[in-house]
Amino acid sequence: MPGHHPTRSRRTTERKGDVRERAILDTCEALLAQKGYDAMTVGDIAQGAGITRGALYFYFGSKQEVVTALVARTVEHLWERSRATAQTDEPRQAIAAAMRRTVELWNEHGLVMRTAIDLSLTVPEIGELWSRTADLFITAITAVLERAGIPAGDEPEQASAMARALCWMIERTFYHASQESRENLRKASSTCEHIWLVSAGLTA
Amino acid sequence: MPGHHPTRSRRTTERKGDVRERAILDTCEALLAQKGYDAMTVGDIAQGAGITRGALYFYFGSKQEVVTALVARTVEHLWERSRATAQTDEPRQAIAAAMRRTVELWNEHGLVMRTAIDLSLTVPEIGELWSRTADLFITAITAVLERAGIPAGDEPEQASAMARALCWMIERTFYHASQESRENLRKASSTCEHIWLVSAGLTA
DNA sequence: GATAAAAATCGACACCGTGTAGAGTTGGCG
DNA sequence: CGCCAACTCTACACGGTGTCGATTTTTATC
Repeated sequence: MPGHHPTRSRRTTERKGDVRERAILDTCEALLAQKGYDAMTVGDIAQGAGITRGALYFYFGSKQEVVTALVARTVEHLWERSRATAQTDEPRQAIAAAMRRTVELWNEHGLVMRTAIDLSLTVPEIGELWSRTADLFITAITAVLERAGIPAGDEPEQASAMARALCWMIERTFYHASQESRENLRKASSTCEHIWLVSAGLTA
Repeated sequence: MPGHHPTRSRRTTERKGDVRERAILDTCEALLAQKGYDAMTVGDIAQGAGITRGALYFYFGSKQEVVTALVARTVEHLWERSRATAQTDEPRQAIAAAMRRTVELWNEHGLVMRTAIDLSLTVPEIGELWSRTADLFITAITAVLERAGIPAGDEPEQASAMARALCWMIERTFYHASQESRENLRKASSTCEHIWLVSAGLTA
């Protein structure tokens, strides 16, 4: 496995391989949308990227590695976006902003996010990636809950545990809604927002 | 594909095939626990059931059909249990009872339920089965919410939509917790119950 | 308990997808 | 020019799936 180890620092000119790698990932994403993970073969990806199977295996060690890289690329984007979001002190605003951002995320990357969730069990690498992403969300939700007056702590009725449950609610609800339509996604978002507000004691 | 069509009505003596079929399903469940869906081969199942691959294909047309049958068997059990549960009028009691039952379900059948969820996307048959099961839960939750005073309807802050979100919250939370420990399952259940209560406006 | 139909079993085979090996090509740089 | 690394390809071995036809066992019926 030569091609790996993305020592892609300190290089101005883009290697041919970098282009190929991106093409592979893009094709993989497209095929994922068309046929789904199982039906998509390595040959399909290679063909879509304009190379042979053999060449693909120069870049990635396996089909799983390809999709792991795709998930990593997307998840990285999520993290950036998360960091870049302005933090509000007022819980109501914070919740509204978070839900707005989440809708955007799922609109843009719903497919890859769903794939990541589906493969979390099978591919440990992806599971790790996704669990880290979830933790980010859970931490953020916890902070909002605490600011709204929910006691901190891990016990069932305290902020951390509630945040975890709310995170899974949002994940699953968006997972399903994003398969249907943008309109459903919007509605689902409203519902989640409402439950989050109520859970934070901001019912008025 | 001769062996199918379970015209198993009106028959006293149990066919040999019925025993085999059960053995196959049992083995499948055991292997699912040991190695997971992907790693489990048709050969493994056959061997575990004491027959050859060829014989197994007499009973089931594919690996997917085997696990679909397993899911169907389990889900049927869930439905029975659902029907058998006494209905309470008092929302608080109803919620507590429902969560207690859900913990039992996941303790007993967590593995197959997780498998069903994982394969819902890939295997349409299983997706259908699980979606019907979820609908059962959603309907039940909706009823409780309405009895607690939440307005009926499909809009984001009305009972039906909230029930759907709460169902996904419970599903996902239990999905994760049931992989860890019974203790976690219990705690997760408490958290979900609390959020359900608050969402129903039963916060006092 | 003989018999014929149905049920069940088996071994061999064809197919397809994965991943590996090794040989060959290209391009930049001393 | 000649080297080295990046890149690409064809060919192959392996393993799992699902199919087929021949064969044996079970079951129902007389």
